[in-house]
Amino acid sequence: MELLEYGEAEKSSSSLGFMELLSMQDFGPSLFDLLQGTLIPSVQLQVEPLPQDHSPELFLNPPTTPNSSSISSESTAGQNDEQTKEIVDGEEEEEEEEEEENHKTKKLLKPKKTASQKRQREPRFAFMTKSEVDHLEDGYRWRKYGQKAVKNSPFPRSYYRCTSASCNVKKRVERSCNDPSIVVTTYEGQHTHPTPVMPRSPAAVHALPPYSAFSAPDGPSAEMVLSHPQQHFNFSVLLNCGYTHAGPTNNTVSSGGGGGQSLRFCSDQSSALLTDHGLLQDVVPWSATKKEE
DNA sequence: CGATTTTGACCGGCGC
DNA sequence: GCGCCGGTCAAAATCG
Repeated sequence: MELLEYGEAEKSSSSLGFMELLSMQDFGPSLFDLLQGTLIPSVQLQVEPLPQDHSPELFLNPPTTPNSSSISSESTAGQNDEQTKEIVDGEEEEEEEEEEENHKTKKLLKPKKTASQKRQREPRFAFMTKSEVDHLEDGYRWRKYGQKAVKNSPFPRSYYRCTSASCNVKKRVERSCNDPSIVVTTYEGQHTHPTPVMPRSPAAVHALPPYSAFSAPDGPSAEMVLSHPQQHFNFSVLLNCGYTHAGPTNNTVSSGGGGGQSLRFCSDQSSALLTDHGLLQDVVPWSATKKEE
């Protein structure tokens, strides 16, 4: 269960991914133990309101050790907070159908997208992993729908979409230009379904996206900071969410004022937050079925 | 043969 | 208004 050693895990098998790590009841000690015990000496998970064009290296913390990796969370929802419109899961599905129609009609090219209906930004969660493979297995099935060269980076960025019918989770995978061994994976959206496929072998699980543990807080943006100073573990997440969660979840809200509300939590609160928000609901099965690592 | 990947074209947002 | 760039589409190619 190497959080960082995707590459290693890739070869050696027997690894738990983010999902599994995060699928634990919460960000309790176990996770931190895992992290500090065998994995990341220092994990930085941070999301900031970024300009649309943010290169991954912005988050990159050059590993201080071969095994270290950084986790970053990002979001660009802030760029269009006023468009936080009301795309919740249900509506997304409708929109999907609608889009399908558009697709069928070929290139009508989404006339439905008016200024007021600008594409809703899903909460995004990026993390960096050291891996030799670009596309890390995370338990879900993805279909690649695009690849683009990225400015300021010699490495292309790949775009994947969850193959599940009503699930429009996307992810982007790119390599850091600073450190080609680091893969930056950005998840966008939340899976609306349980993990479709259990890895046939432990080796199949290299990275289980942590984003699911940070489902949309109640607000355009949220920041979570989990820290265990005494363990030299610093885990911070900042989520920017372009939509409001279906459920009322403002028990931990503390508007951050300024450009976009930001929620900041400390480690103890974070687990509560995660729990309260049912953030791990979709990974529970993992937890339940979690085998030894 | 269905699912997935590749790849060039297209669109929209944004900065100048 | 124009060009750049990120993101997406969809036909063709490839794979299992």
